[in-house]
Amino acid sequence: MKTKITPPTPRRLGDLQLSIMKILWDKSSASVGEVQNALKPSRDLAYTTVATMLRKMEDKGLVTHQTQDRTYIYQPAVKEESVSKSMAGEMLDKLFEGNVAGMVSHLLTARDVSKDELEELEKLIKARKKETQS
Amino acid sequence: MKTKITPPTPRRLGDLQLSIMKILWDKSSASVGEVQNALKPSRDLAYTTVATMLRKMEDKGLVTHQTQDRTYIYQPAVKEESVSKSMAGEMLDKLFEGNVAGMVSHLLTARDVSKDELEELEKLIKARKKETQS
DNA sequence: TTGACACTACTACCTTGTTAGTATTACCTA
DNA sequence: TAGGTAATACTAACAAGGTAGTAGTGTCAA
Repeated sequence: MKTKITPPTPRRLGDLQLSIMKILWDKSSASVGEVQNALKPSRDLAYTTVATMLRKMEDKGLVTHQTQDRTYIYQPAVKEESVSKSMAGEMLDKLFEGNVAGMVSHLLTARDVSKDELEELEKLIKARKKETQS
Repeated sequence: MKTKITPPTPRRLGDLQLSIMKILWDKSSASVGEVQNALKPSRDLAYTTVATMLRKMEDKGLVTHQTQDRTYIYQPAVKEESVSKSMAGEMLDKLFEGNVAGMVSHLLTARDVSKDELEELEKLIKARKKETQS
């Protein structure tokens, strides 16, 4: 029986939820109106829609809020890293059976990757190899 | 009458749908019962559940079927590559703003990547760099 | 012929993510 | 003090994914 206490694994987020989290990570904290504005113009949502979403996200433990002049100021409650890692890792497992090289291979052929990025990648891998030596 | 001509964008698939697609890609074609068995034991679903799912997936253009002795034999209607690419690409954009190096960096720190894999990655990148030269 | 069996069709229901309208509350201003 | 405004609370509704039961239909063996 899993009692579901704020699961350590920040379960899957929807698109809107992720967009909202990004705004909060970026600004550190924001009111409903600020989030609503930050979502424009790619998403032009009703104020109440954003408020509802934030309340639901708070229920799930993704964000918390403080009151300031009876206005809710929301803050992220999970770290960006942990969300990115868990979502990217899930994708990696589901789509490529955990094979990092396979995934990168796909991305490299599907995307235009700049030379700079390629060099950065090389550096990353070299660094990683060195660590693995030990 | 939904004419829904196979959408070019193999929109997002759920977990079960992806598992089923993997089975079909692997076997080329399979009956409901075969899919059901292939899903075990990680997913022990009722026969009708699998049948329903396959029907829904056919509505969406993900699979097609042929009849053989009044048994439906399902086949994938979208290529694995196209699904992987679109899902991985979506993730890359949503989570890392399209920054491949950033994504790989995350994966490298979050995962144990074998030495062999690292070497493979290096090779991939070298090859890619050469192509970009031209 | 009849019953067991396999398979598809239809329907239903739950959950989660989105979207938003209506109601309520509290504060501020004329 | 009445009215407007801004904010939150509640409720509703839809879509999609997932799950499965029941009904209908056809085949085959005894």
